[in-house]
Formats: sequence, structure tokens, C-alpha cells
Amino acid sequence: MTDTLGSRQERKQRTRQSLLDGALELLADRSLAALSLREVTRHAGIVPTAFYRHFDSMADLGIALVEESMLRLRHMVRTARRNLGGDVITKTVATLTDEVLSNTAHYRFLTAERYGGVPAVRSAINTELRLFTAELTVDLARFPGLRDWHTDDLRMTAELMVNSMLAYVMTLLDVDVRRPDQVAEVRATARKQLRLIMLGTTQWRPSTRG
Amino acid sequence: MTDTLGSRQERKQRTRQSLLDGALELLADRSLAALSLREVTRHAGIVPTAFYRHFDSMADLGIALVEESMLRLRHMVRTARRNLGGDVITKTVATLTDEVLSNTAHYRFLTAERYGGVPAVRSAINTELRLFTAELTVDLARFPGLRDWHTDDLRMTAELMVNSMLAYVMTLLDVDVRRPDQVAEVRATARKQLRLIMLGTTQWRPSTRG
DNA sequence: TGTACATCAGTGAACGCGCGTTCACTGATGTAC
DNA sequence: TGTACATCAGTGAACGCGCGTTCACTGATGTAC
Repeated sequence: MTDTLGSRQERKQRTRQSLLDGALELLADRSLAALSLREVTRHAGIVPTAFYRHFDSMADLGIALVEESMLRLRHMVRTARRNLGGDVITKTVATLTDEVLSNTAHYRFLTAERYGGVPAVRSAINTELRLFTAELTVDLARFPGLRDWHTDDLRMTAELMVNSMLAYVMTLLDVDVRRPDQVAEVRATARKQLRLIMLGTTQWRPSTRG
Repeated sequence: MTDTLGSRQERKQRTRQSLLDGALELLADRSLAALSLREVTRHAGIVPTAFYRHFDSMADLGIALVEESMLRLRHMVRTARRNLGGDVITKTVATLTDEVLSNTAHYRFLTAERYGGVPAVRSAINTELRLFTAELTVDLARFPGLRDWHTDDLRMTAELMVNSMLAYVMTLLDVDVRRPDQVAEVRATARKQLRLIMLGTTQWRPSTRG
């Protein structure tokens, strides 16, 4: 090994990252369950056995990808939360659209593996999404008009919003990005759907049971 | 072959069906991309090469499973449409819940492969779901209060409902069915979410643009 | 600064295994006369 | 009803291939003195 510059630790970290990046790239048209360890190492330019210096298994690598992807998502939300003035819905959908289109691989991975075939990865994604929904629930509680809502109803609403936006993400990823008209169309639909949900909350009677 | 009774054609049909049934059973904890042709034939009690008498490839079998699953879904909706009087939302969620819980394998397959790794299957599911949403759009157009809506807005609403109900199906499939309290909880949330959407439609201004 | 030793990321050969697909076949069922 | 031939669902041997994982190794980097 006369790789490049950096300490041994730094070079190890770099190899680990190229395993993650390569795997994500290969996952563009495949599911994790259909991706082999050998393919990932070949793509990263190391020998198959060296994989084990970085991950216990492909599922382990998958979980690392979940963490990496969810970090992006959280970071986006934190940024979005900072400049919310004006039309919240339009801004939210715009931020989400930009984020997804500039990190398609991560979001394709998240949405595909959410109900995919590797139990440990699936479970990691759903745990993270539950935390994410909980954060949105807290955000919603601060909205005028929702301040006196039951937590249950807030959570139900947050869940509906998260699921709708994830459905939007999936649709967006299937659209041909070279067709801006199609992007605009699914984007308009996403905005309308959020608007419809918000309109629903103005009519919600907290006493309504199930 | 001294199988059992029936014409040659009938016995062929029976083998085909046992390939489909066996595959669906094996897909309980795996994605289609991770299921091998040999496994399916082994489970159906035939030799691997005989597979090709029935399907061109595993993707082809997957598409047959999509058709079978979507038939169930359509049949359920047709039944539900017939006795709609009373609380439409409660009845709809009840029918859907019963249907999903008594055909878990089909619905697990549909939801998992919708964004799964086999392009042809994924595309077949999305085509079917688009038709399904179009049917719901027509149903919605007949609702009092929605009669003068634009088709675009009706489609947007139908899509939101279908996506929410599919998210419910996925959640329901992950719940331990021996915990009736948990089933009741996710079911109540599904009902509330549909109710919230319906309440939103009462406030929707058709002039609202995206 | 120089030396001796420890660490450890990456190597390369080897393994046994299940895979999809080919091919020529068998023998029960179906059909024509 | 009986015979001769065609059809075709399922068989079984064989193939080459990529897979995950084991193991003993190498040699550059890091550390102790």
C-alpha cells in the first residue's frame, strides 16, 4: 500500500467511504439484497476479503448507509426550519425537491429499502422515520391553531405528512429529470396534498374519535 | 407423470399455480430479487428446467403475481362499493383491514415490490396503481361536494388517499397480528387520516393553484 | 535521530456451494383415422 | 373400439460462473526507547 497521503486511520476511513459511495452507486438500479459483497469491493478497488476490515456484512454496510442518508434528511429539515417565513408549504416542497434531486442515490436507497428485503436495514429505516415523525409532531404543536391538539392527533397528522412526502419523493425519483414539466407537475401535486392536509386540520374536532 | 386427475392442460395449470403460490410463500421474508428460480421449483416439487414451461423468467412470474394481487384488490373495492351506506370511512378501513389480514402474502408482495429491485415488476405495479387511482377519482367525482371539482384536484385527492392507505397496509403488515390492541391502534390512525383528508376537501377552493 | 518491534489494511489462493440455462430424453396424454 | 403418431410437461446430467468466507501472508505505518 502506497495509496496516497494521510495517516493509516485516515486512509482506512477513505476506503470505508469508497465502499459506501460505490455501494450507493450500484444500488441505483438494484436492491441491497441483490448486491454482492464482491461487486462492492471490486467497485471500490479492493480485494473481497478486505471488506471485513470495515463491515461485518452487507447488512451492516446497509445500516451505515441508512445513517448517512438520514443525516442528510435531518440536516435538510434543520436548514428548512430556520427560514420558514412566508408560504411554509411551498418552501418545504421546494427544499425537499432540491435536496432529493441533488442526492438521488441516498433517497432512492431509503425509499426502496424501507420495505425491502433486508430485515435489519428495513428496521433501521423505520426506527429513524419514527424519530423523524416525532420531531415533526413537536414542530406541528407550535403551529397556531394546533396548540391545543392532543399529541395523538398531532402524531397522526405528522405521520400523514411524512408518508405523503415520502410518496412524493418516490414519484420524483421515477420522473425523468430532463423533463422539467413533469417535475413541476408532481411538485404541484405534492404542494396541493400538503395544503389539503393543512385545510383538514382547520376543521378537525379534537373530540373526533377514530 | 402420473400426477392426479385432470387433463394435461388442467395439470399444467395446477403446476403453474403451485409455482405462484410457492413463490408468494417464500417471499414472506425476502424480496423477489433475492428469490431463486431453483428455490421456487424445489418448493413446487418440480425440476428447475420445468420452470420454463410456465414462465420466461422470475420477472415474468413476478408480473403474474402482480396481476393476481391486483385482481384481489379490485375485487375488494368492487365489493366495498356495493355496500357503502353509513360511515364510508369506517367501512372502507374495515374492509381493507380484513382483506389485508386474510391475504397478507399478496399485500406484502405488492407493497415490497412497488419500489423494489426488479424494474419490470415495479413498473407493472405502478401501472396498475395508476389505473386504480383513476377509478377512485371517478368514485370521488360522484361525492356530494366534489361534483364540480376539477379532475386534476380529484386525482390529487385520490392519489393522497391511495398513498395513505398503502402506507397503512405496510404498517398493518408489520404489526404482530396476535396483538389486537396494536391492530386497533394503527386502524384508528388510518381512519383519522382519511377523515382529515375528507375534512380538507370541504375547505378546498378549486381556484387554489398548487 | 536511529533502531527494534507491533499493528493492521489490504493481499491472493483456495474452498465448497447454489445458481441459471443448455440439451437430449421419456412417457403419459391427446388426436386422426 | 383399436392403432399409429404427435404433443409436450416434466426429467436429469452437465456446464461454467460468481458467490461468501477461511486462511496465512505482506509490508507500510506507528510506537517505544
